[in-house]
Amino acid sequence: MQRDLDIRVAIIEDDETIREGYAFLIGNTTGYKIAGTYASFEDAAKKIVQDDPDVILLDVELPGISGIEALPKLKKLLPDTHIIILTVYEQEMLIFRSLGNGAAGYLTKNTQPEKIVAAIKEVTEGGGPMSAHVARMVISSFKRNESTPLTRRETEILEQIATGKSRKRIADELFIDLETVKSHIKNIYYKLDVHSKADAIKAAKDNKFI
Amino acid sequence: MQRDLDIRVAIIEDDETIREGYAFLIGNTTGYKIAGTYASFEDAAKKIVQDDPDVILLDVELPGISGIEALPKLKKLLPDTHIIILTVYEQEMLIFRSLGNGAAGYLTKNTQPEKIVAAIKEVTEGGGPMSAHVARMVISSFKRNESTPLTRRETEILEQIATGKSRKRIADELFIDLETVKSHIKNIYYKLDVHSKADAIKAAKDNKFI
DNA sequence: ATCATTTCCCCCTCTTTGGGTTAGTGCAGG
DNA sequence: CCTGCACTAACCCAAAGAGGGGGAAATGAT
Repeated sequence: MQRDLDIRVAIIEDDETIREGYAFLIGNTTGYKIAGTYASFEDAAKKIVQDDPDVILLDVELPGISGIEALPKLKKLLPDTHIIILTVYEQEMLIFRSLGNGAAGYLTKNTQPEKIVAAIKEVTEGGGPMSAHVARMVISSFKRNESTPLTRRETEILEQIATGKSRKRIADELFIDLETVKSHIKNIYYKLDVHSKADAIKAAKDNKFI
Repeated sequence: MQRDLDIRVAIIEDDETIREGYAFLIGNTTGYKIAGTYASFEDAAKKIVQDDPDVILLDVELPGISGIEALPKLKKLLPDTHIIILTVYEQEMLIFRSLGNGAAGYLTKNTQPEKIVAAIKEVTEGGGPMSAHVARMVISSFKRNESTPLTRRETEILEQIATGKSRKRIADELFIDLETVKSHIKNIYYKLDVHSKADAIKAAKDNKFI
């Protein structure tokens, strides 16, 4: 058996039963090897660099430094290691913050064992494993609201405003007069029932018009 | 066999060989039924409402109206139908536009047949199937650049600026003086080597500082 | 032919922006 | 201990922009 080619997996999880359960599962699968298991980030910080894992399974609700806070620190210690979040929570905020902080995947703990093992392989091959429901939430975050009250031009102009451009600059880039841009903005404000740039951007983003 | 409980699948794909291949594959899988196959959106538009599919497999590069343009139109015709994009392309722009236009999943054509069948089931259960590489790109789009030249406060203020708020309003909300906000902005502009709000926002977004 | 959209024009006030420069405080690393 | 860095705040200035009031013509789809 080529132990050198095994995928080295580390687990950071405070619940001993779960931690040992995953370790047993992964350690007994051909092609995988447990590089280390830790009950907290503080615990992991001391040894994880020497243990040199290829993939880390990270719980978000850790005692002390949380998994999300630990993410950028782990990435700094091990820049080439892929980190998969493994948690019971499916909250949008948690998911997006995790992915924003450098997670390569996001699985819920009810994921079947064989899928977890597959996910570990997937990240090493450049994939981004996600539980079905998580994937749907991530996709939904891209979705525009198809029933916008704004016309195409209005939407276009509001998008430009959201990039911080001045009305004059928008006018120049769209090859229309400044007065036209002002007219559109007046209509946008009226439709969204707002009276400022910031409120219009917020209203539009909340409703996914832009 | 309970034909009524089968998942009804429609395929919109101009290449006849591929279209019939998928139709054969899906039609011969227990629990699935082909509701209709079409060579173009124009073709589909006439009959797809009567055919009433639960899931549509949609090719992006169709003759005439492209798959991406077809997406919102299909959603309008069949609001409760899940649409999975099936294409050879893995371009970021194509992926994000597809998801933004209402796709529930994005698979590449080299996906194994059994995974395509599984993806069809997944969308009906609220999932968001994606090919591994696509998922990674989607996740990467959330990722912040950890090596930002900006300090925490500067990043925070730049984020506020990106929402369209005025300096005065930012100052009030952060409980600091307007002059302090101005100082931070001057430092942000210097660090990013820009001389305007719009350029700062663009530079920061391009580099994923915000 | 009509309606929504897009375009353009005038008026007005007040706020905001960008730039230059200096400087106090507090905190962490060498 | 001392040097940087981050955060805070202050003063100066001219120019540009934002927001709101009114109206009106051209374009375009269906």
